[in-house]
Amino acid sequence: MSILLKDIAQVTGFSINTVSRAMRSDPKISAETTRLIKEKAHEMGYIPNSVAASMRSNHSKMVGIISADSANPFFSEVVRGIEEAATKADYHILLASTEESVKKEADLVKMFLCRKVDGIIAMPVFDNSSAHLDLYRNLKVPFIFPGRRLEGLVSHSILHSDRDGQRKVLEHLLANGHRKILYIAGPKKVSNTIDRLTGVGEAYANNALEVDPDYIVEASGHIEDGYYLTNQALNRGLGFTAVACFNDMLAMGVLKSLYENNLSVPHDIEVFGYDNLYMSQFMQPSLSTVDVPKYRLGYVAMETLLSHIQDPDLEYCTKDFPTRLVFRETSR
Amino acid sequence: MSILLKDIAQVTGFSINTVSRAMRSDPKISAETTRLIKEKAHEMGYIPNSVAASMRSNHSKMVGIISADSANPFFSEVVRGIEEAATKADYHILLASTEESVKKEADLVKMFLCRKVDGIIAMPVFDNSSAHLDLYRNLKVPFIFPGRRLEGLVSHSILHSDRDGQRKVLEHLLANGHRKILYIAGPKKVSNTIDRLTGVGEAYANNALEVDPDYIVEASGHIEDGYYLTNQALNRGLGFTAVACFNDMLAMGVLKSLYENNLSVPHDIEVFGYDNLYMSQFMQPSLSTVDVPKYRLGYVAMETLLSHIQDPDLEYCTKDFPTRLVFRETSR
DNA sequence: ATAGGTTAGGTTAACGTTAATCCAATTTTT
DNA sequence: AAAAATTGGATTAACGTTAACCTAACCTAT
Repeated sequence: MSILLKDIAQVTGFSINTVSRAMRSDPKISAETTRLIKEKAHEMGYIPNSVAASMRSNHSKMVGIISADSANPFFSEVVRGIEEAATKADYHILLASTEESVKKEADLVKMFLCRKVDGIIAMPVFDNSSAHLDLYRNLKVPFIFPGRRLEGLVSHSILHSDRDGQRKVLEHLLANGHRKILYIAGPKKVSNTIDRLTGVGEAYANNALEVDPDYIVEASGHIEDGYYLTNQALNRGLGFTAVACFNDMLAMGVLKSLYENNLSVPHDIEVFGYDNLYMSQFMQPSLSTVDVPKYRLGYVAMETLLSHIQDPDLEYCTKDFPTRLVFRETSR
Repeated sequence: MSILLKDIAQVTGFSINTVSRAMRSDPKISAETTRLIKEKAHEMGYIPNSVAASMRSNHSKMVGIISADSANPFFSEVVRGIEEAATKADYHILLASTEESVKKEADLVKMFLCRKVDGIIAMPVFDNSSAHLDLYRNLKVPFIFPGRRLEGLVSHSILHSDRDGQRKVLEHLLANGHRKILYIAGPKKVSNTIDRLTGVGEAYANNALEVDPDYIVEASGHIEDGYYLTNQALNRGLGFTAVACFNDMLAMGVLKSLYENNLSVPHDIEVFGYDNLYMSQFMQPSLSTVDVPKYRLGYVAMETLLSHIQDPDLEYCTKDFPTRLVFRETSR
């Protein structure tokens, strides 16, 4: 029914193999022949069958992407970077989100393997069970973790100094005299939560202070959590004078709650997010936050992955991007 | 190197074909044999090769998704619906965004065809050139357009009464006495822009009023446009008392600009978005908007697509979901 | 002039799975 | 009890492409 290499071979008089090579611009085929074949192929409306190609050649030019949370624009930005680097190298992307479910993550890895991807880029759930780690340890294709890490596989990560970034936020707040700082942490099943929490601890320690567990609350990382947890903290009468959040989405919810409770930001309460989403500058008031090079993270992740696909013996080596505090209207 | 059906056949003593069928739970194979084979397969760490399966069976259990704008959570919601319906039917998704580029859209369709997807769900750019329409007209796999339409192919669309929704917004504003309403339209290359603009016209006509082109401005649909275009309108001294936007992201930018210009919402100026993004209720002030059943749109799109994959002779038939005005703090 | 290399292409055999056929044994129907 | 249907499985070929190997003609260096 549809046009095959065979048909082009018949029409042009070349062998099916020559046609195949011409279509792939193999230098073994003369420029003139290649031009002629490609022209005819186009004319006949040939659509290459990548499935058959993958089957024979044992590579698919596809990379599986395991994103974490489709509701957070953070990941869209990372994926944009991944996609751009992929397109540039003539690779394509198989994209899906785990919504932070370990099971879904495992299913996705398996699915990608079935589909014969050439590599995997994942933002994995921070689950250090051996079952989960084995999922990656046993992987026969290259893999990279942008923005996240997994115990024992850090060399596969491209990070962004989470600990540092969060420490700087808390140090700023402590330097501004705050002593009652509400910290809305992310879910424990995300490595960034752990690392940022460590940063929080460091900041207190550097100021010879102790962390008061009452002021650390855990969230799933979605916008509504910021809202409800702030309301809750207010109702508990915590009396905080600053809020630092695990991410910008949470901070957006926090701002909403504070406004509704007639608290002025940053006058009564300073607020910090984390991620520097594009939209954060348009929040009301515009959000102070920690910049994370999202797009670059994705771009470099894909570049790195591609280099490992090209040379399977290449050593893995953790990369770490610096963070930067962004001061806007929610801080003083 | 890796385990194949052949290996399982050897170990269990069954033919390779029997193993293949057992793995697919073919009823021709006895329950006991199936159980035995599957158990052995699992034990041996068998990973099915979907590429080989697709090649032979001529279907991939994969559907290509062409999303439009990765920066807008609207599409993430639609895709979530698509994905959930797909997972339920044991289908997988190949996802990519056009960022509203016709060329990228065409490339994606071709890529999906090469990869032998069983169907395509696209949010196409509204380009009515015959080249673009032919892209779909010549398609040999089923395709559905959720939330958008293309000239001559409306039967493939699952819509949400754009015209109606936008008319209701403008009628509400006109009923509230507004006569100078700034309308921030979307890009012309999106069918929703056209349809919502029609709705705007209808509302004015129903009130025996004329549309003043000075009050209609065009945007790309991103958050910053709302901000800059509002500033610009203010600087032009337009003197509007309400703003209706093509989408919620624009409205977010609008709110920011109005706040910075010391205009009180909704007291001085009423604002309406469109889409009812999840985050819109957390904007400051919370955004009045038009609800669009995003998740459902995606879910139904996939269900519909699957029914067309199952029965290629099934007639296409436009679906249309009703819209609903959502009144929050930016309206009176 | 001849060995060796290069150029441009042809031949053949996979890649791992599933569809199409076929078959023997058992069960059911008449 | 014979015919027909069903069950459970085996055999064989094919899906469309690319890799590996081969070859004939021409070129180059010694």
